Amino acid sequence: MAAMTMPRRRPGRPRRDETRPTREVVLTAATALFAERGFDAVGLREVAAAAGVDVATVAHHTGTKAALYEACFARVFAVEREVLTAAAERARAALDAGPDAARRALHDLVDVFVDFLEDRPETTALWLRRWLEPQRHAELDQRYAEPLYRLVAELLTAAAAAGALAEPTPHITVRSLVWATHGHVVALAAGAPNARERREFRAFVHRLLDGLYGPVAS
Amino acid sequence: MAAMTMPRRRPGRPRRDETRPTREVVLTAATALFAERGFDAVGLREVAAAAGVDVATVAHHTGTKAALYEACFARVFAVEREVLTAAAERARAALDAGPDAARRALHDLVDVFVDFLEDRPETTALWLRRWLEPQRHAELDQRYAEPLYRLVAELLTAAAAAGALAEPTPHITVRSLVWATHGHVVALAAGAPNARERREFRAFVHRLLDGLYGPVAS
DNA sequence: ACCATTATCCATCGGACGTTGGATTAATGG
DNA sequence: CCATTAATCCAACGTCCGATGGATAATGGT
Repeated sequence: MAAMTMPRRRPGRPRRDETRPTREVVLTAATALFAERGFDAVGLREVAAAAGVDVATVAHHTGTKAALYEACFARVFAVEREVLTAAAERARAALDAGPDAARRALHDLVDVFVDFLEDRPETTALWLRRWLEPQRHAELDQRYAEPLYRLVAELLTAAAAAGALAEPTPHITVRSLVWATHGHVVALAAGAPNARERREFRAFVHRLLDGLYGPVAS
Repeated sequence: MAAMTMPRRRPGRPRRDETRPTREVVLTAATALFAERGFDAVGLREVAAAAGVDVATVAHHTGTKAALYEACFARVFAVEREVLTAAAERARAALDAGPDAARRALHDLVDVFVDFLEDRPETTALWLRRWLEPQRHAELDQRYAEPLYRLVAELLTAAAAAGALAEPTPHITVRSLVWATHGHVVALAAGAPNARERREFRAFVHRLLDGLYGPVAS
């Protein structure tokens, strides 16, 4: 377990506006490990070794193991929210420009989502593992996933009202699409030939949308 | 942790043809726990308590914890293989009856798969957790999942040769469909309103197949 | 210069884990 | 009726885990 090459924080009183680099190193290492092997299979000493610090330092920065886990979610969610809300706002703005433009905007939103997950397999693994633990850490769903789900749900409702959707209850199909995308990313991370798989999955998603919402003029 | 109500095996030399009821009780309890919380989060003492036996009895019947894990897969796979191979053989037999009958048979195969997973959420959870551990217990994939994948892949190749498929490379879409189905089952197990979700997902699958392989005359 | 504050590591605690040796019980085969 | 054999449990071992108390070092504020 090679220590991560990073400017190690030395002991001493920190500057007030410091961004706590050690905490960042710890969170980066912990996110990678939690995504790779899950909550239970990762030990705090392992995280500490990957970050190049002592286990007590991990505790000092993030508290309990559960708090460390949540901090990892909070960090990846910050990026996720930014990317998806921007795309959703773009799509909402396109709703007034007619059904065709609205459908095209929905296509773009899905593409942004697939791009995001393909570029960050860790995020996918993190969420999938979380969803397989319905009981434990369920508050993470409410805090981080639900707002985005609500955002997309409201967007689709508005799109249906604007006549851009043929599907009356898109909720279930959207969730299925999310799962299919996560599965696609997991398969990519498992070592599939990337270029071909990526192209084919993109075609799959587009054909799926065409079938559900009607074809989009390209 | 209430002990499972079952005819407890008493000590003593067993009859030769006995089906080892204690082993069945242990495997049932272990399968439920592994499906619910995963390999690492389940302790052998927990399995033993759920089965109403001592931890040493668990070891006596299944050996190490990894062997117990594999035994759970072997048991659920026995049912899975039987159901899916039967449906696949039916579909293969329909290939000679023309493209329409072949497509209808593929619809039936997918329905059988969705039915199977909806009736056995444990199987879904077991496999999803396994797929999220690419490194550990990878031999379970080769031993139990790969044969079924190969079966379906050969069936689809034959269907494409028979002109029943419009999709030239159905491999990726089938895997996406598998993931979407597993996600659907996970959502059901998490407490969604069952009847409506089941109906809508079935409609989603059928529309997806229609879009990929051309509509099937019903 | 001095003190308060923060970061870091060392050592250790209690507990849970998987595994194993051995004693006990009871059904079978001769 | 007895020796054999399987099934079960008890107790324990060594290891790893998450968490914590305390010592030390270094910085910022005064």
